[in-house]
Amino acid sequence: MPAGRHPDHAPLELERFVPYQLSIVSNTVSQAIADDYQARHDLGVTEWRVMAVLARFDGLSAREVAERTAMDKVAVSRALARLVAASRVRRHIHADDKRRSVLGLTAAGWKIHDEVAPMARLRERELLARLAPEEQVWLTRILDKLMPQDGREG
Amino acid sequence: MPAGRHPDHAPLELERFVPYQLSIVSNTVSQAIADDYQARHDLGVTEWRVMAVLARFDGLSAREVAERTAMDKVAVSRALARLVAASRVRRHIHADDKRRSVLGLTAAGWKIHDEVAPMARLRERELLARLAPEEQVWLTRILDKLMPQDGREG
DNA sequence: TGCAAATGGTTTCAGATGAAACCATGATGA
DNA sequence: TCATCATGGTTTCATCTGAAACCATTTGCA
Repeated sequence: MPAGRHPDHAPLELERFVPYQLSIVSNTVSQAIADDYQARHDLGVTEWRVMAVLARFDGLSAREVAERTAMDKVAVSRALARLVAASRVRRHIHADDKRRSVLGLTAAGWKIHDEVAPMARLRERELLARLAPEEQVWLTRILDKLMPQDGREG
Repeated sequence: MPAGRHPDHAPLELERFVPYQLSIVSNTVSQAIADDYQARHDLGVTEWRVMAVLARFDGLSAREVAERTAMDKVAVSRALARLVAASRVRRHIHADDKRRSVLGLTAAGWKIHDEVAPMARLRERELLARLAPEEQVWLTRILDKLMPQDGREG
């Protein structure tokens, strides 16, 4: 009988438990990427996600940023505060609705984006390079399926 | 004016970026599982991981638990403090090395384990049920490959 | 021996985080 | 017009977390 000392209790094998594996792999790779730009640009994960979204969609409101980053609005608010303070993001007030903000990257923000984005892509390639080509295709397909589709925001 | 695209800046598409997808999927599923046992047993993720490891390997030290759970020793120390306080884990001092602890589940710990483990497995099956059978096989294979190998064996 | 370095584990401090309360503005309806 | 509710966003509070400092014990070695 394999390594279990308590077969009657059917203990979980953590290292073969998919949610655990996902957590480990995710944390390892995210941390590796974050280490790069945190040191170089004093930029947190949440801040980078906000910047990445604003790079694609100029003029979003904070709420829309939250939707697209799967972060909650508190996290977005704080990330924006830091980004605006560092002049990486500009924030106007919406002309027709004074509650909404209108967000976008500044020149400084774009500069950082253009350094970080290729580096992030490189790390992604390094991760995928550990897989055979067909495995890479399957992983992409599988993650697309597992991603929460409609995404109720909070 | 259309919400701006910036092809010259090659912005990252977050929702197709593998590390981001991993993070979302991992957090979603981990949270779903944790919600179950947190409410029912007042048990945190870190505590559950410690219990799962002790269910398989009786008599580990805190350092060994940290290795096997991929948690740092501070987190393990705190999880153990709560588990011991709740009489879910017993802790002796190692006979030949008074620094080491010798850990194991109590009867109460086993009882909780035997309720939580099947539930966790059920959630894992629910996750995998969203995939075709061959995708399930590929995911398992892929995660095994992506898991950081630490050269130790158990 | 004796003393510095290493190790197991805990505590401290400082930053990150989420839930809920909060504030200002905007929409709704009598 | 006013009262009420909804919405965008920020602040507060309590918890969680990791890095580094810390304590006790063990190991290495002159």
